[in-house]
Amino acid sequence: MTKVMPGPKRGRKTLSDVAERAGVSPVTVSRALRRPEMVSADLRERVERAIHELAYIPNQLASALASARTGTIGVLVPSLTNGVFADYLRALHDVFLPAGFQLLLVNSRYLPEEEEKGIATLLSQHPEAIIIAGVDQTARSRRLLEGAGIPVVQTMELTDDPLDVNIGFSQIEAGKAATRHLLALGHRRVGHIAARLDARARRRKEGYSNAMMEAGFDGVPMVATTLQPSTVRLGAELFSAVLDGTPDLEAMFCCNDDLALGTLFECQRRGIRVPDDISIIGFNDLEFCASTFPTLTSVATPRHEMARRAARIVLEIVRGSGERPSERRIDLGFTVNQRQSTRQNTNARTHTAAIAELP
Amino acid sequence: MTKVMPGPKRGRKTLSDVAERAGVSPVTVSRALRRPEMVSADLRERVERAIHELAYIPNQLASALASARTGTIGVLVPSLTNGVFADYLRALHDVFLPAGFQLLLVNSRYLPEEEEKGIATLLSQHPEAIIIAGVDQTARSRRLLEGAGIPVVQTMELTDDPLDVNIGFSQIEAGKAATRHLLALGHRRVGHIAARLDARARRRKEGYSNAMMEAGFDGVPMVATTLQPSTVRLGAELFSAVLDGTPDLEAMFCCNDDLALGTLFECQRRGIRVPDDISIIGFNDLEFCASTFPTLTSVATPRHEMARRAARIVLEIVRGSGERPSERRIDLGFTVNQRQSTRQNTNARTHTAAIAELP
DNA sequence: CGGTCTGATGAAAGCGCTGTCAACGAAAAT
DNA sequence: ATTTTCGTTGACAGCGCTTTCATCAGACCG
Repeated sequence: MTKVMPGPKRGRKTLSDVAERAGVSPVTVSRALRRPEMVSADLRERVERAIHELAYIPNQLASALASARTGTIGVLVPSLTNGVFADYLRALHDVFLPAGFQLLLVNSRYLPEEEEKGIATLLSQHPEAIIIAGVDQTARSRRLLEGAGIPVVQTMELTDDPLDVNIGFSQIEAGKAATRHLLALGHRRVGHIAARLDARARRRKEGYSNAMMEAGFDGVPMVATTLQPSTVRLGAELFSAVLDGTPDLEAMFCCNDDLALGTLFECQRRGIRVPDDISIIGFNDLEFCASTFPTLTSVATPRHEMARRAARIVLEIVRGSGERPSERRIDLGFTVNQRQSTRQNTNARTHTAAIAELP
Repeated sequence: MTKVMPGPKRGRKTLSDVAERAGVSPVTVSRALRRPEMVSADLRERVERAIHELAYIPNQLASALASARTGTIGVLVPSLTNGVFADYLRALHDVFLPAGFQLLLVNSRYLPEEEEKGIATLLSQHPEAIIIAGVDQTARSRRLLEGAGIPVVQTMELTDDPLDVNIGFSQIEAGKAATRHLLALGHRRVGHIAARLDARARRRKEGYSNAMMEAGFDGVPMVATTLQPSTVRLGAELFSAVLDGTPDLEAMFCCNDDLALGTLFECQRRGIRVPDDISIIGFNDLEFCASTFPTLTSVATPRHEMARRAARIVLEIVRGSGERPSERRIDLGFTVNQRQSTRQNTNARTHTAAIAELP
């Protein structure tokens, strides 16, 4: 007879302990817990009392191993500090917890290798689905996810080649829209700053470049970027860098709201009036945008809705027949929320005539 | 012969599949994975090849069940969107992931009942330790945690009656220090605003009240609070409320930096000069405080250090002999970071003489 | 009143892995 | 050359639960 050493968690109450105390078989306890309607009221009550008396907590691991259902959802995000993902995570939490699912969270820190490792770690815990931010997984990541045989939802942006389900909006179009908003207000010298420069930031920048080229601006460098994580301080620094190169700057498209906030404060510091001297548009429309002075125009991204939709679709598939929604690629769009920080360029400029040419 | 139905995860490769392919026994595969040094180079290589060819991912659930080690750490926080907890979580992540541990995250949303449920959920997954923000657990929560037989670290503040290990700082003292900072600058009409009003916010407010009483101010209502979650907008609103009641307000202690930011913008909106007309101090010293205009004085809280220490202590206990650190209660203190938003009260006031009385 | 059906309960097997111990051959010690 | 030791490998049991199938009492029926 082999005796297993008492490990860290040995000694905790088990189903059998409860069964013994209630004077029933372990199966009955299991049923009283999972399918109470299958157990007579009398026994159910005895079992419940025993559970309470022993302060019994079921071992979810054993349950998962036996039933092949873990009740967990794997979630991958590139950042925990970025306000966008915080909102997104909260929305996921808010749908999954009431539904009885636990989130397994992995932070890839914007590194593809960490994402790969994170996926492997998640899969080893057998989540019932995976929700992953972004569409730029490595080949190995894709192979792992495809081989897992569980629903996978890619969020935050759109791809033509989704792994499974894809919910998001076009980062390029959003970047373009932000830039066009400024151009349409009569601004010509429109700068752009971006930090972190992950795939999504890069696509927004691409949208900016496209819009600028369409407007006849090409090659004029009014852009500053950094690979460092985005902060308010960097917003001020990057803005300063652009301003140094283009003192007659008229407007700024900031890759996210933190940078926009930093830009706004740097303007205040330098005595540049917003929007009189310079218009500023941010990205994501975080809560504070509506409360700054002046209030910040920003591109509102559907992060709550992306999370909620992703969560609901996953629940549908996992609980239901396993069928996917009719469309595998859901575009949730975005909105430019105009506020006080952007307005019509009233300064006389030589090239205002060019406005009419805009699409 | 009982045939188990093919569940969602059935059909995935198992240890035995790898063993068969490599021509060894399952135990050898297990060892090649967990204790490679126990397996000869030859077999190890064969096993590794088989693993690679089959794209085998170990079933962490089965491993955990058999070994009584899950490699997971339970983490409870009251909020995911609050910048403080985002930083804190990142710091936890940064220590635990390289150490081979996975975080199980539960958001209690500042609700004791959700915290209770969250603890039960966590325990059912058998984490090897639990790190929980706050010290105000319900009686049932305490019982559950104590009965779990795993290390528990309470963070973010201090208690005289720790469940196990306690790492934090005194919220009351920090609130007092913020208030005294303003009083010491010669301000007398010092207001306070707070949102959410969770236990910690309440203690900071208590610190404020204590300091005000010590300075001879009692009963003068220069406080506005709300139960709503803290936002920048609320900062502006609460500040406005205080200002309406006390037009000659000289300084503001904001319960957190978001409120301080809202207060700052509201001052700008109203043409109130900071710090000339009103001094502002925030709480937590989030990143943006150093980059606003004027820069924001704030009480820097050791959220990174709390997380890192908690994580290291847990690792020590879990990996080592299971022994607790010598002190069960670790005070990490706080710092008042003075910046441009607070300065000496230069307006002539009748009660400036009282400053000398301050401790 | 015997037979069938129904619902509640239990027995047994097994989910995929690891801990323990036994077995074995080769190297080291005598 | 023989014994001891050591390092590898495998057999076996079992972690705590759920699934399946058998059992059995009572309800129902002609």
